[in-house]
Amino acid sequence: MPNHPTSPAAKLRAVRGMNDILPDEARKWHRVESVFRSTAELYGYGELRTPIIEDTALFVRQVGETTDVVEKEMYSFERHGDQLTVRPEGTAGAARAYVEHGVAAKEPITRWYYLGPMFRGERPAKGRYRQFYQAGCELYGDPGPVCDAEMIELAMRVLRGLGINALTVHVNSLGSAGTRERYRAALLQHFTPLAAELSEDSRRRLEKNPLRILDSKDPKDRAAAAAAPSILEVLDDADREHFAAVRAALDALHIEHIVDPKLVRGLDYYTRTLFEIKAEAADLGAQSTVCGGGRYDEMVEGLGGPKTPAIGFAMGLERILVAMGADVAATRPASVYVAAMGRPAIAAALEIASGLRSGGIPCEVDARDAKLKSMLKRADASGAAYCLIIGEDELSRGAFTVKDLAARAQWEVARAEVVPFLAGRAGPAASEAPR
RNA sequence: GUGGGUAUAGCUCAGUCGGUAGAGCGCUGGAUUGUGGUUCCAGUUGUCGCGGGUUCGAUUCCCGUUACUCACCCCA
Repeated sequence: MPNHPTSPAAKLRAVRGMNDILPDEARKWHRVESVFRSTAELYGYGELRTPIIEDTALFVRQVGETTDVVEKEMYSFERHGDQLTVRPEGTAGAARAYVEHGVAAKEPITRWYYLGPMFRGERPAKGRYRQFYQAGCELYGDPGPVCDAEMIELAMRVLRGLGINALTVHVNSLGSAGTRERYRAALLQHFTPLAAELSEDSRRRLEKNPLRILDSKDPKDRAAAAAAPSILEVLDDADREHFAAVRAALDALHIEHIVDPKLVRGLDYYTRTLFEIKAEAADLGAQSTVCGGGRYDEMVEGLGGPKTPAIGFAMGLERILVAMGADVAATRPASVYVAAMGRPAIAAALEIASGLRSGGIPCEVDARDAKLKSMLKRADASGAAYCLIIGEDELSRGAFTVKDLAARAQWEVARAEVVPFLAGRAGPAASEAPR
């Protein structure tokens, strides 16, 4: 494969970190998406669709200027004088829509879900791509703590509904804005004298986001991080009470959870409740976080809306697919394969296929005028339940051959009866054959 | 962005201690003039990722590069 863009023989391929999803694979995606949608609807959420492109300022201000996402991962560009960015995450755009449509004034509580591609220019790895898909929920207007726990339950229900059971829930509280500032100051006080012993990455974090030092994997940072003050000690009474109530609600929902005071997330907008769900699937490697979210009580106001508490999460669909494993049953509707031999038969096949489809029966026509043997082979490979054979004999008799591929049985069916005959067997009601 | 590994047929991969390549799957045809999933036979597919170097000769060794992949960073 020549990879020189200047070479005339250079093959065009998908952009680095962006993947094609072929139909067999897409069927698995449909399953994930439909479980997510129906679960979200079960909790009263409605779908929100926002543009994939937003003003760059939205992300810079909401996600945080010094976060890696904003600093080096965004696909930003200028067009007709506008500074635009292809969305790296979904929460900021949803909050923008919430404010823009004055939703706060129309209803006290709003539940939205979204599903779609996000873009971050990171170095690709397993479970991490430059175009990736997230499904998320956002809830506005309820300060919690009960809805915090319920949101985690929703996410867990989606994952379990997809057969992913080896999961751990990690929770933490970042406190409200004041708390976070106090904690930041405390961490600086703790780490600054130790700067010389820290890893290079962590010395950089000291300036940018000292909270991140806490979950560093570098052994050099471990000791210093372990000795650092815990955010839970810095929480004010209201934060502490809120967090305890979230945990109590999780207990009531029978959701086991691990309190992890070192859990911090890379986006600046979080306040109070923070959570991650990790899947234990071995193939996920370092990308085991399948769902992440938290409360962001200040974003709506920051966008010029009324002070409105909010909480949300996002799940990474690629990672969920990996966690589900290879044996995801991709179901295909039972269908009819129409094999026609000879031009007149092909014309008849076309007509009958059209009739089948009008009757809701999926079918495909093999109009290659190939040998029956070869067409039957294709019929098998296609996963069809029936093969409708039309040749000279059938045309002269006015009756077609209907073959049940699995049972190896076949019948002669009068031309006019073919659609009703198959409707009872391969129609929408009977289309659960796993293939 | 940093470090490691990999790159051979449509797919999965073997191989050449340097003499320009194979298997399985798939696909096509036949055994079966119109009956498939098993079997048997035959056929089909490659600029051995790309560029350069060493060499009489490089798919093989060396360097670079690109892509993929794993770890870090970061995050879903």
